[in-house]
Formats: sequence, C-alpha cells, structure tokens
Amino acid sequence: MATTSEQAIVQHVLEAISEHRLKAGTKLGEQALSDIFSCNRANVRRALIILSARKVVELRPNRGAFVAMPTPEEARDVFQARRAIEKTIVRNVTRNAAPRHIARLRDNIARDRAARSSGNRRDAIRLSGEFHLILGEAGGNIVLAGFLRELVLRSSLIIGLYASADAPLCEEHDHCAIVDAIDGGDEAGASDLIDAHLRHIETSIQFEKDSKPADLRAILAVR
Amino acid sequence: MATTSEQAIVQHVLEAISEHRLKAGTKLGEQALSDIFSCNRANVRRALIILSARKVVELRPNRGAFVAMPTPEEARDVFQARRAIEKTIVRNVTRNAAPRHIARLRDNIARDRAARSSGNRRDAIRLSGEFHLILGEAGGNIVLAGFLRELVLRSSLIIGLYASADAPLCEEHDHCAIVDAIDGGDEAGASDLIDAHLRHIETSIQFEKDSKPADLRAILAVR
DNA sequence: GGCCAGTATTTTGTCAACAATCTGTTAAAT
DNA sequence: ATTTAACAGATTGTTGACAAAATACTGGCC
Repeated sequence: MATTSEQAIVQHVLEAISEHRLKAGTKLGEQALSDIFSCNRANVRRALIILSARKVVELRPNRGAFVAMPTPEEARDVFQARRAIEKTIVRNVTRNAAPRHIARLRDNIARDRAARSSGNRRDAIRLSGEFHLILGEAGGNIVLAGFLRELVLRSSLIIGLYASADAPLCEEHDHCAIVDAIDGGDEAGASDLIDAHLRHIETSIQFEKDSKPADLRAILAVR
Repeated sequence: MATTSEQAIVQHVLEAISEHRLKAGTKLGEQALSDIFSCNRANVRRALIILSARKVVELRPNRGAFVAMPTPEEARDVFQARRAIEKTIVRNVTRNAAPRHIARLRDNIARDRAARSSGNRRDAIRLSGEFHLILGEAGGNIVLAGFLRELVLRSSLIIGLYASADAPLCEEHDHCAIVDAIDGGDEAGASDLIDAHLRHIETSIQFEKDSKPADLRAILAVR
C-alpha cells in the first residue's frame, strides 16, 4: 500500500512546514500536489490522510486540505505536552548517553551557530528543531520519539503563526547547557533545563486572543 | 472527505480492540470490512490508513492490513510513555478538578466493580481502560488526551498478547486511591499513585522474549 | 457603484473495472 | 515420496470516468 510518491509527498510537506516555507492555513489542492509530484490523485489523498492524522493538516469535507492553524489553546497544550515528554526523554538520554549521541547533539549546536552567524535563518530554524528530534532518538523510546516529532512540527506551525518574523527561537546557549548537563550525568539538572528552555520559548510567543469568528461577531455587533 | 462509514469502521475496530474481541495479528481484509459495513472499498482503505497512523493496525504492502502486534520493546516504551503523560494529566486534573469529573471517575469505578462482581469480564476490561481516558479528558489538555487514547489502545493489544487470560488488570482499589488523592488536592500524591499503578500493571505482564524472526533463525541455525 | 441571482468552472468525492501480486493446490518429474 | 513448476483463485493496488459540491464569474437590478 505504501507507494514511493505517497511517502515523498508526506516528507516534503513536513520538511516545508518545519522550515517555515509552508505557512499555516495554506490550501493543499489535490490537483496541485499531483502535478507537483507527478502522481495519481489517489496517492495525494493517502498522503493527506496521513498528514491529517498527524494533526499538521486539516481536512474540511468538500473543501479540501489545509495546513493546520493551531489555536492559542492548542498551542498551550502542545507546549505542556512537550514539557512532559521531553523531560522524560532527557532523563533517558542522560542515563543511556552513548558518545555518538552526544557528538550528534554537539554537532547540531555547532551547525546551528554557524547558520545563525551567517544569517541563514531557514537552516537555523530547521536545526534548532532538529536538536529536539535528536534528543528524541537518543532517548531510545520510539513511542516518545514519535510523539515528539509530531509536537515539534506543530510547534513549528505555532511559532510561524504567533511569533514575530525575527523573534529569537531556541537559544543555542540553552541547548549547550542541556547537553553539558546530559554529558555530566546530571539527570535532574538536564530535566530542569529542558523544562525551563521550553517555558522560555512558550513565553516568548505572544498570542493575540482575537482570531476567532465568535469574537469578530461580538466586536462588530451593532446594538 | 470524512464519510460516515469511514468513521464507523474506525470506531468499531477501536472498540473491538479495547474490548479484546479483536486480537493482535488478525487480518482485516478489505472485502470483509466493506461487506460488514456495506460500503465501498475506498472507505475501508481510508479507515485502515487512519488506523495505521494510530499504530493499532499494520499495513503490509500487497498483503493487507493486520491488527498490530506490539513487540516487548514497544510495550516497554508504551508504558513508559504512559507514565510520563499520565503523571502530567493527573496533576492537571488535581488542579482543575471539576466536581462533574470526579463524579464521572467515581461512577466508572462503581460500574467497574459491578462488572467484576457479576463476572462480566468484557465490560470490566473496557471500563478499567475508560477510567484512564476519563482522566485524560478531565485534565483539559487535548493533545495529551489524544496521545493517551492511542496509548491505552496499544496497551490493550499488549495485555491481550502478553498477559494470561485471567490475569487481574487494573485493580479498582488503585483507581479508588487515585481519585481520593485527586479529590483531596494532593497533586504529588496522585502523581505518585498513578505512576505506581502503571508500573504495577507493567510488571504483572511477563514478556516471553522469544517472538522475533531473528531469534528463530539463530535458534534453528545448524552449524 | 454596489449587490444579488443564475450560470460556468473548478475541485472534491464516489465508484467500478482492470492490472499486479500473493497464496494455495495440483500435477509432473526426479 | 519429495521437490519443483505451473496454474487457479483470491486479494490488493491503480487508474480513469462520473457525480456532487463549492467557488468564481457574468449579467441584471437597485
């Protein structure tokens, strides 16, 4: 059942979202996608169902597929979920810490720093997201890693929606401190650092509350 | 895109799994399902894709769909993920504790007890799973609740695979103590209790390690 | 000039027929 | 008797055509 093109579509859409090329709310027409990937509409359909199951695409009946637009409430839930999951992951990493994993993390930080200093914002965004995914893999729990992959993607949409265009995202200093704690075997310390890191990202996003049709109606009501 | 029959198939399969009527490894033929639900094969296909995204169904190319068979490693990961997620959920419930939620939880325990004493094992299994889902809803975090729903289902498959047929599952006493702690506003206590509860379930399952093809090959190799 | 109705076009949803693949059985050959 | 090969049946995968719905457009009306 798994064709190559279906996987390719999913992969490319996810990458585009994580690099902030695809913005929340963008329509993903079936014809358009089947043209781009030169495949049958059936494959596009399968890809869209998979993406909607991962909550990064919303399927509206008789309307089509759109890149999901997380609400502020959803955003809050996503970040709380990340704290719960990543704290456990980081504890796992600290316990199981294989040297190659530490190396991958440090390599990521170095490349992130390089991308930042050379002004390559797109790479920087992708790399600071990947840092968390590497943690997920290094933790050794496939289930948690899968959940985290979904959450990081949704975070990417949230940041694209609610953060200002040139806001600082993950601070590489934070990432560095986390790896140091892991490398030093400090489970509780690493756990606290990732928690603080995620809280810091969340508070750096300001959610404008007025984006719901109900509010609009209330505002425009003549009385 | 969401038809009624597609939702119905997903719903019924999930219910059947959570009540241990559908066992891990069962083949879900397309024709069979389209006959049962009297719908087109296309709808069956969509349902199967959704189920495979939730990891309760495995899609083997050119072979068809089968109810997933979690490995012991996967089982360990699922339960660790549940501990991470449910501890946070229980803390949320304790903080937000609406009376109607507490009532729903106590009602669930009462019905669970009734089912047990009347020897209705199927209902008892379903109800003790539902207890955790009610916690998920009461926590108020939709993202975590969604993850938990998936994990409870996978737990159901795991228990069906590895637990003996008449093993005691969730102890209703455990559930009772958890609700008491929540009702008393004891966040840390409730968190510890659910952690212990999940560890207890996990240790009551013995995983026979010999179920992988790699092991079989090693065992049967003539040298 | 702005607004509404009716039509045309595009897009999504449904379906059935056809092709490819796999499974199980039968038959022939060693 | 065992093994191999080929065949028959069943199941999955693919494709294109058709139906239904929504959006865009055009013309008439206030």
